[in-house]
Amino acid sequence: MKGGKGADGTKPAAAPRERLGTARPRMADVARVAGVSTATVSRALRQPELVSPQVRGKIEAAVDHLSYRPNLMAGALASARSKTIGVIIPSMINAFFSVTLEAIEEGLAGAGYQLLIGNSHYELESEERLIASMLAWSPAALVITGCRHSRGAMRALLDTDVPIVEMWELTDNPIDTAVGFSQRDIGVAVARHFKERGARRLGFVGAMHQRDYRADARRAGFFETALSIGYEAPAEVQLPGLPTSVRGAKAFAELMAGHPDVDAVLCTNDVVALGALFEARRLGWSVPDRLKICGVGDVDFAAACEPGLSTVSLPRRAIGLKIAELLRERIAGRLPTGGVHDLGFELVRRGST
Amino acid sequence: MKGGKGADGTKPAAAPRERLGTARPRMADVARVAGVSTATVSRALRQPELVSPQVRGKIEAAVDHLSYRPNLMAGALASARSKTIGVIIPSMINAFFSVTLEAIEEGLAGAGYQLLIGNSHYELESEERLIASMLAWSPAALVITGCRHSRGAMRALLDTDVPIVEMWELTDNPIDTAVGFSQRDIGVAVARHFKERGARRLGFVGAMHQRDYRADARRAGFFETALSIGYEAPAEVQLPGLPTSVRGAKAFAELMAGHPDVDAVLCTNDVVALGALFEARRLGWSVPDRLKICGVGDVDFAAACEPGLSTVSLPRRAIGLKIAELLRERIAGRLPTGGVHDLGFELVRRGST
DNA sequence: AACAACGATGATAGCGGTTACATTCGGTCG
DNA sequence: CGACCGAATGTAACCGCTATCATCGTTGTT
Repeated sequence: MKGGKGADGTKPAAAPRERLGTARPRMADVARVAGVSTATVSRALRQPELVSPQVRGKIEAAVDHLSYRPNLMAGALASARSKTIGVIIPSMINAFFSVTLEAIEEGLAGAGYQLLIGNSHYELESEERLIASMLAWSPAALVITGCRHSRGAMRALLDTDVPIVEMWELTDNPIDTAVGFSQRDIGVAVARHFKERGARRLGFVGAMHQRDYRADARRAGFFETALSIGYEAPAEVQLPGLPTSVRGAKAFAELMAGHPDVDAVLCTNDVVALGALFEARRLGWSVPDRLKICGVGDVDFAAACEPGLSTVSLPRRAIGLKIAELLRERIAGRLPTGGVHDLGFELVRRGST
Repeated sequence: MKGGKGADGTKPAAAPRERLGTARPRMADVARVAGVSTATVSRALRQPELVSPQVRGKIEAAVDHLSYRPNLMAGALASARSKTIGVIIPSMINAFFSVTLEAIEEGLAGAGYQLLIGNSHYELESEERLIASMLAWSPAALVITGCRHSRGAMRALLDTDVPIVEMWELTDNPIDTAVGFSQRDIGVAVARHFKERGARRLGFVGAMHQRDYRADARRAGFFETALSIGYEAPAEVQLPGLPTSVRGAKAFAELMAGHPDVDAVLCTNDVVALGALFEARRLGWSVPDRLKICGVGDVDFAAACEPGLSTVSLPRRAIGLKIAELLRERIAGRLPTGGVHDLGFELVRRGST
């Protein structure tokens, strides 16, 4: 069933409204109107306490009479600093990063910062390009996802004075500041949890196809721990594309068809786990009695499922808020040096395990 | 169960790596090394065909010897145009806008554009502030969500030469260019669909709390059409907060408790619908026989549900790609004028209706 | 051979602010 | 009462790059 006007119902008839086109006023205009020099206007705008109240009044009047807006680019160029923060994430669709992004924005927007956002598509080369072009804007700080970078990216990052924050991961050797949690330990925690819940044979539905090495770290933690606590190597199926529910369902079906003895499955994230949960119902595996399912992420619907989806809650929002806090401190001149901030994670048990 | 290092395991011991701090080379340095003037370097970088091959070679050598990166801010200031595109969305968490954002990025990143992203939190005043500060960067274009703006925002938008794109909605009177679909018609289409499927009494789970007037438009279309095709006014429950699955489940339960005769429910989006679907199962309403449920958005898991969730597929990605295309044309000088682009939507029937 | 046309390059004035330094001026102090 | 001081403001040199226009060989034309 089709709605709307169709694939592309351009309506050329609709004449766009008339645009004005008045030249934007410059600081010199404000200065002229207020009868002072541009230096004074500049001061009145950035350090009002240096300007006498009367003059400041005249300038303010001129500013809103002309509805003057400073050209941030000129200001940034002249002062060699801008109120821009570059953020590079591996995917804009992934709800995890979106939440972090929103938190960064919330924590910094009040201070007048703008976010310059780049999408690396999980590619290191792409990240390198983004880093280069973001640094070319001399941002107040640069936030990047992960602690693994290409050689060129490393060079650029070490060579700049811009504060760098690496997020969503930890390292002993941060470029500057790192805010995240241990991906590997998630796998460890889930393997142990399955043991506690009495599972006999573990399974894993992953998405190696992506260059998402963070997911690999989780998998590695899961496998190593499984072996070390007496399991045989978990049965495993990799998704053939992006981790969606539909593909998760399929991969899960495949896993169980090949290894019917599996009774506890870790899915690489909640979206995939949701697909598995539905598929389990469809195929008649009872959850959690015959089969336990665990996701990663604790997205909204995990709590609404029937049964509720056990999952690992990640500090998505906390990461963003922490970064904002650190950056505010940092830019204000306090806290000159970086560090590693482990925000932890939490395994949330619900009905599915 | 708690993992990771806890709430804030800062590890101050980890000494950040040594930063270099070499002053970034300027174009003048490149010129000196290559033995030419800055003008020639500038040309070699932006219009290589104007420079002789030998000189170009020397300049390229100098560029990567010094690993020179042009200062985009200076360039943008001098040329009065920047390779930046401002995008304002009402929420970063909402997967709909993220997909559009990613599509815009994909369509434009190749051409060297950066996205400056702002979050209006569904607030018109916030949008106005964002518009002002984005225009202060003289972006190559500004993309905003919706066609409704505050007076101040309107003034700013009409007063600038920056191309403006309004998205996710249509209007007869665009500021410049609009790319979207009719929100109202979605409500119309779903009401008709319920009629076709033989529903007797309609219901609606919405989220009026948000300043999301687009959702209101859908609701209005649904209610008006319901009445006009012979239904009584749909029973309705509003979510008490952000539209999540958990709240969707609760609101749905409330709706059915108050109006047990309802046999077809439109949920304001798929996340809410998913909650309703689970709750229906929990409460023992059989879907779709006794009760039909329809969402909006066609997010990934809608197809993976059991039964599959009927929903309205929105051109989330198409909007972004279309915008990128229009902007490329526009900036290249072709296509001087805007217009309204209706990308339509599609009602996808699955098992839940 | 003289001259026009052209391609390649250099000199330089901005772009719209910021900021170090100079200037002005009323008040304070020895 | 003159030197000195600090607050308030002006002057002007940038920030790093772009773009206009002038300059200077070369090649082509008649």
